[in-house]
Amino acid sequence: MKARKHLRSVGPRGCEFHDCSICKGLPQEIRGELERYSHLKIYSAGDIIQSEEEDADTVGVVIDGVLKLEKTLYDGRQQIVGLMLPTDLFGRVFAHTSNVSITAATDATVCGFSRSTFEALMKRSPELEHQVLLAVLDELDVAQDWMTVLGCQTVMERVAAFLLYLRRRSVFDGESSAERPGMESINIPISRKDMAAYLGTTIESISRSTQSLLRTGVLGMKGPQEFAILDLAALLKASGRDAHEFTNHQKTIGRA
Amino acid sequence: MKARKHLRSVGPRGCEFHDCSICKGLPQEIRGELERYSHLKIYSAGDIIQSEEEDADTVGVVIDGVLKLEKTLYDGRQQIVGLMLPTDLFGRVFAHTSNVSITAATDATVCGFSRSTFEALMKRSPELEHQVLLAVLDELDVAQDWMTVLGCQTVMERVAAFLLYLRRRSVFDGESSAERPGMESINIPISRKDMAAYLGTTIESISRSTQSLLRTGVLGMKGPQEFAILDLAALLKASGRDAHEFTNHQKTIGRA
DNA sequence: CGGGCGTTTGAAGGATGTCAATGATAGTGG
DNA sequence: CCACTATCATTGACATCCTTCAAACGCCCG
Repeated sequence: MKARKHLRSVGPRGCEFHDCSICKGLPQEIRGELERYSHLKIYSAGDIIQSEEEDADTVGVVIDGVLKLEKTLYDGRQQIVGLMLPTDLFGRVFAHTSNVSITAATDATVCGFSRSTFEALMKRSPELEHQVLLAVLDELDVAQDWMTVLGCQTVMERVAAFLLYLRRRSVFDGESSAERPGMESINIPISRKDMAAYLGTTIESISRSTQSLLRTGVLGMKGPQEFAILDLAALLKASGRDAHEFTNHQKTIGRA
Repeated sequence: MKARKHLRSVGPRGCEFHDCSICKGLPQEIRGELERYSHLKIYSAGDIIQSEEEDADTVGVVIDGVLKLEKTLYDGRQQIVGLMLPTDLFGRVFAHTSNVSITAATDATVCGFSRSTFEALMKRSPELEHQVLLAVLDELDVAQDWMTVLGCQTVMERVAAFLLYLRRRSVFDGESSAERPGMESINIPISRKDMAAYLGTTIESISRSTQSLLRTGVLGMKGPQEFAILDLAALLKASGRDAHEFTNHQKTIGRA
């Protein structure tokens, strides 16, 4: 796996994420404490950060790369119940078991805390707990949105919705791929297998959908992991959603 | 719709839920404030408590009955993304729009607050905000679990999982239907249509699944809304889940 | 008794999963 | 530098589950 385009340089003094995400707006004192207790960790694609059923003892913020939250049925079927992109908070506070595994879907850099330390900090700082609440609320919104995708949309619609979700996240997270209209591109940071597990379908069905979007001129292909959006309106229509659903929402945590 | 079995008598002085759910363990002072600002509301099945896209200005706790959280696609397809049972906290704090509609799935009694009042209370009481965080974390767990059901389980499995979910909730919420083994019964508090919307399928498919479970002696039928569990082990197996998944979990909010 | 609603049952068609084969790409070791 | 292999993406043929459409059934209530 090649080096990630947007990998930020990481200084020796620890991680510098404390200017973003949950730390925005916290009193300087707490930010300092967070910094003191944080551990910068670098994972390779496939690394297991936390396995299902195992004690959930890690909390963290994604700095770079993608983590997948996955549930596995006893017979091996797997469903990805969440993707953690840069700035997302992961880990299950206030519970010993989370029932989801956390795995690096790509090479990833995270700023981690031990859960007990983080919880102690939250206890001391209601402001921090507030930020965590906002983050969890955002995650819940995304989960409910995805339940709708899984529950009542076709595979084609799911693929389109997924691409638009990636687009929205990359735009707002500042990976601005805002080139001239018609040549906007979407980078798919995860494998087809993970995509299938997230979309509740198979790699074959995904392939058929994407190829259909290519044939109809909605998308262009720059590589298996990168598509060009040739016809955004058509992609929106293919997603079966209202257009503004993919443009309005912003994470509450970013503006609260 | 006939009167609900477990409808609690509601005194004229307001709602008495303040001994349960999010209020457990709060300082007396805050509980008093909650009581002061709460409004007891009684809804009939079908009443809309909050429509999609509308400003989310209500927060509350379900006292009795069932609320459904629903998302609607522009072409009319609907997905229920959550069922709120007694003790559940509903409403979207810290956001003006929630993008889900909240409807009474049955006749229901709730203890409601205006969102702004509730948020002000949370600001004054970190303990309250902590309880809300625990409630939202629970909701997220349920949502992620349901994503797995929708994403990679058959209709039969979904039906079985749903019945087991209802069973778990009614046991732990104290509606003890713990009669002698083999005659335990499950009350389905919502219509087949809502069940289909929650399970991401159709009423016809649900009917076929339930009828199949009846024919194979796993379930008995006491009425369209009430089944008897004749073979719990078989039902667990039909759900495609591990047995302990439906017996272990308890809401964190209950014990935190 | 009759109409309306919710549920069940049946038949047919479609979307998607499964299985298998081919093609593309990258990394490895000779 | 190049074959070799492993992995991933694509494509095709087929099977299956599920939805859709339609009709019958039961039940409550007027």
